[in-house]
Amino acid sequence: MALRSAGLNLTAQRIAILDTVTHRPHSTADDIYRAVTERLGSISHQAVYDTLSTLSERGLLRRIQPSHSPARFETRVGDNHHHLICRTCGDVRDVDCAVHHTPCLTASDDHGFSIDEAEVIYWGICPTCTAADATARG
Amino acid sequence: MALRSAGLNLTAQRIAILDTVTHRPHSTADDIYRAVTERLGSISHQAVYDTLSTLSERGLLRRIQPSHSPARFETRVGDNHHHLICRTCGDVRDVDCAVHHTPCLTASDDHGFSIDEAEVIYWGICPTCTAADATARG
DNA sequence: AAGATTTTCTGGAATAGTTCCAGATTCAGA
DNA sequence: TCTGAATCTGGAACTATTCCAGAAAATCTT
Repeated sequence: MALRSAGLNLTAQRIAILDTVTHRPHSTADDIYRAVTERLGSISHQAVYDTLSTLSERGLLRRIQPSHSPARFETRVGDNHHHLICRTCGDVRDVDCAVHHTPCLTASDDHGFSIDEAEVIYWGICPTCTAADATARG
Repeated sequence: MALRSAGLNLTAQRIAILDTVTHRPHSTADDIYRAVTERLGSISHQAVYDTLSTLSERGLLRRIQPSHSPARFETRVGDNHHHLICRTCGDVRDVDCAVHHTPCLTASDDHGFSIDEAEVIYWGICPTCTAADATARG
């Protein structure tokens, strides 16, 4: 199991958190807190935050931090995918790299930086919200 | 003047803020507050935040919100440039689009969204911090 | 099973950045 | 000069997150 190979002890909390994020990608810490509480009976906020940090550090989770949103987590790590977020409902979708093979890690001018990540977020309005808006306007 | 053509009254505060951001791109609200205070004698935090919001809404400023950083503002709007940020010192540089002509607005799969912005941030370590780190390690 | 270590717990305080309030005042433009 | 826009003061509120510190519990090792 992933936790084991990352050198982490197996605890009910870690398993539940990892599993929750696997089934509900792009969850916030609070989403996770609620899901795990339901599943285990209870968990502390600190345990959730601690675990999310640990799992992110060890590379089992990827943390994404969209503007005006709490951090979100996903288990799809190691590839170069990006995100598409609805400005209205906040829905997050995965998007594969537009130009393929980690192209986004290549800036046109790197200013001498050693770049380790390209964070790409597409912002727009999802079809559902577009439809709802059209309906509301009559 | 830009303020005028955006239909905004000319006030000393707005002029000073716009001017400050022009000369110091990627300023935070607090940077701006301090610079304008020095320039005008005083300004309120609220006026700074109000003005930054107004100018951003009217398209005179672009707001960027890097993770773990307060919002930053710049007057370079309307083009499709991105940002390169040093993880160590927080230095922000402009980067032209890697693939040219607003390519970044094109996701490989738009999921039916109407995309209006592609936010691209390259993360890395700047040459100065790399050098400093090498020196510190001896 | 015991011991050592890791993890989680409670619960409260603190933080940063920003927004909101509400009423008074000042200012720009017509 | 008038009107509405903009700004002011000053304090409270907010969200997401981190930090604290010691106690308790669970996990892994032997």
